[in-house]
Amino acid sequence: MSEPTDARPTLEAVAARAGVSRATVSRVVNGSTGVRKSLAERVRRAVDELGYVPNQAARSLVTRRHDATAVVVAEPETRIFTDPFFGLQLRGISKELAAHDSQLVLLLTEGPDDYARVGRYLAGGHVDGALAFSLHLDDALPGIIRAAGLPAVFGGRPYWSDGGGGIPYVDCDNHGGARDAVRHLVSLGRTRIAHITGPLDQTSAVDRLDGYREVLGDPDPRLTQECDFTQAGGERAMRALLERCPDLDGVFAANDLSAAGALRVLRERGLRVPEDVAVVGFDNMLHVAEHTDPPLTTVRQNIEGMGRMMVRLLLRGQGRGPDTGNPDEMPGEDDGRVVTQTTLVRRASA
Amino acid sequence: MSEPTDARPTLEAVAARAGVSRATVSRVVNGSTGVRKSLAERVRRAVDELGYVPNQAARSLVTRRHDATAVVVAEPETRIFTDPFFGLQLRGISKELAAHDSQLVLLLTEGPDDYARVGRYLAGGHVDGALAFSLHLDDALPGIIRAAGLPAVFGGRPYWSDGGGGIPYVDCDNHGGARDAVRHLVSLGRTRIAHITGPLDQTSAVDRLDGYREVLGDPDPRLTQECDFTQAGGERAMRALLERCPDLDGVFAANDLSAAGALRVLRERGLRVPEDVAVVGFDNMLHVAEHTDPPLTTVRQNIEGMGRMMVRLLLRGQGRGPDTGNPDEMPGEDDGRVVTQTTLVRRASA
DNA sequence: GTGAAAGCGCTAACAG
DNA sequence: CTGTTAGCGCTTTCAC
Repeated sequence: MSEPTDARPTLEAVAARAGVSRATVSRVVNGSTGVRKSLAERVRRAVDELGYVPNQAARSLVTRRHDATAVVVAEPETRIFTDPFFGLQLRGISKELAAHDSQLVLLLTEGPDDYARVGRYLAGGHVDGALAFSLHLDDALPGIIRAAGLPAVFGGRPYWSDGGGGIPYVDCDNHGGARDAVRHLVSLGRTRIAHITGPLDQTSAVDRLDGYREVLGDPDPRLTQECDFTQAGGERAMRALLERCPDLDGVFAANDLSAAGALRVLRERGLRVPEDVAVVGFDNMLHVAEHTDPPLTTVRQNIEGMGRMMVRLLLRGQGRGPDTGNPDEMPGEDDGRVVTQTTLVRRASA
Repeated sequence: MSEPTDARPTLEAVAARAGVSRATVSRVVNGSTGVRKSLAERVRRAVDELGYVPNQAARSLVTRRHDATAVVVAEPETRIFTDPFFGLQLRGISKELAAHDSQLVLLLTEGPDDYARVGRYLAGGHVDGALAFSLHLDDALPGIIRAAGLPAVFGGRPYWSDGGGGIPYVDCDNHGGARDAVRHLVSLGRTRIAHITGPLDQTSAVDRLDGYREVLGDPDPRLTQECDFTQAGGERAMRALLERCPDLDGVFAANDLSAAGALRVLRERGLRVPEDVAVVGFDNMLHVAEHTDPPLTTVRQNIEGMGRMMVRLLLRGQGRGPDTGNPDEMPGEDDGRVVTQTTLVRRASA
């Protein structure tokens, strides 16, 4: 409690107090071996007494490390905090970063204007790497990140990754999950199965649509309605579908939020779920799927786990592999692309 | 596209290319006046050609500025991304920071373990100031922030602020809003009005409870049920209240989420809203209040605006007042404490 | 093992 | 107006 007025103590001050050189203090602070025990102890005490905390700017200047990782969200902020998906993924990321002592720096963008600022930040040497989510077609972000010269990992397969240059990403098996969902509806004897899609400028939505089509062969196009992953959108889509195809008896919605919207409209119209119309969602967002009426059958993906994997992939790219002696590979991995499994979770809606 | 392999160009390189000194380049880059136009132009061209971006670590080392602001959220991450309240506030913060070219650095904490890391980060000289939310009684965060020697602003009145040392904060008029809500129920002729509270270790919840009590004088204590601001909690609370007081005819819930839970239980029990039981919430979370059945009468607060004010207050504390020539004061302000107005929004539930 | 010295890339006096 | 100079606080060879 006897800190000098305001100025933070420097290495110099600690060194003076401990009666050693700056170099020695630095060694102790950075956990280097090869310092006599007694000295190390003296230094540590001085550090405590002075309340010394290393100045990161000075440290980064020489080490070129920042112990911080940027997470760039190229999504209107409203959606980030409205769709629990982001929260869960971010949570996984946050935990894994914490475990590696890297600070999470969340960069919110709400439009191209913000990209310049983000670009400056990324290129300005604040972070060791970047994670980015839910990119849309033609998104400028990958270019910006590349220009910043940072290692990066994407959440969700980017559009160009097939052609493009080996950008690592983590995604779930959207195609397979959708297939399972639709097959389940088929196994229930449904024959007029509609699909409420996500925004088709994202690969996750496209892949789910593909899975739907694969099972059904060449479904009536009027049974497919594009939507935007929101509940309100799901309501609109369901209304449109019922208008066009009053005889439908099954719905596969591309995420739980839009499925919840669909359920709502179905009930509003007096249609029973699952008797009249069976509904399956995607994501297994617990707060949604368990509380809809009836509870939602859906496809689970390990969202938090995907977040963690993004971090591991990124750190590996920085040469900071897992601390454990594990083999340097993760399940579902293929050359920097990690695709995780999905499983169908049966509840009452189908 | 002709960047040297990997190493980022430095001021030195730009200076060499432009045939001037580092100082001059620095002046141009930092928008200083007093550089001959022709030279400035040469420098700018060199900057572009080399793709130069200033190294922030080096800059911070001397300026002691970081152009970044930490937002510390001392709340289980799940709630941040589940309760739209945070999202909105963060959005206001994000926009206002962007307008002042300060980067938002979001620090998530999920327990005391994380506090040490956050403390190190804050004290490590990464940010110019800190914003913190929804502190609970005896939270260690304020101490940590103070120890880091950073200017800070809190969202929501902290517990100790009355006694404590002039910590600026932004809050809405919880007491007045609650009063209006309950008065409205009274004006509807309700006589057995229950209250579902928030977590009583937060001042917002306490103030709303006080407002409720003020209007009702000395209400039957069995009509008050403590809750946690979640929908599931609201359901539980409503069940408990109905158990104890089947004759209740009005409910004031401390936030919209718990009101939504209450509505759900009411409907489940076959009670009509508002005929049998009138319900009022708090927050005016549009995604909730407009979509409940029936739509929720509630108390609006300008959440996004509060976020913005937190930033303004903080920047002012850093001597970076508003760029405009406005008088340096904001509405509802009293010595660093800003309390914003609330208004009742009538919908169908009461 | 420990200390002395040389920068990391930038800004901010201070001269000119 | 522009260049020279001196550090910001830290890590890191390199001698001792």
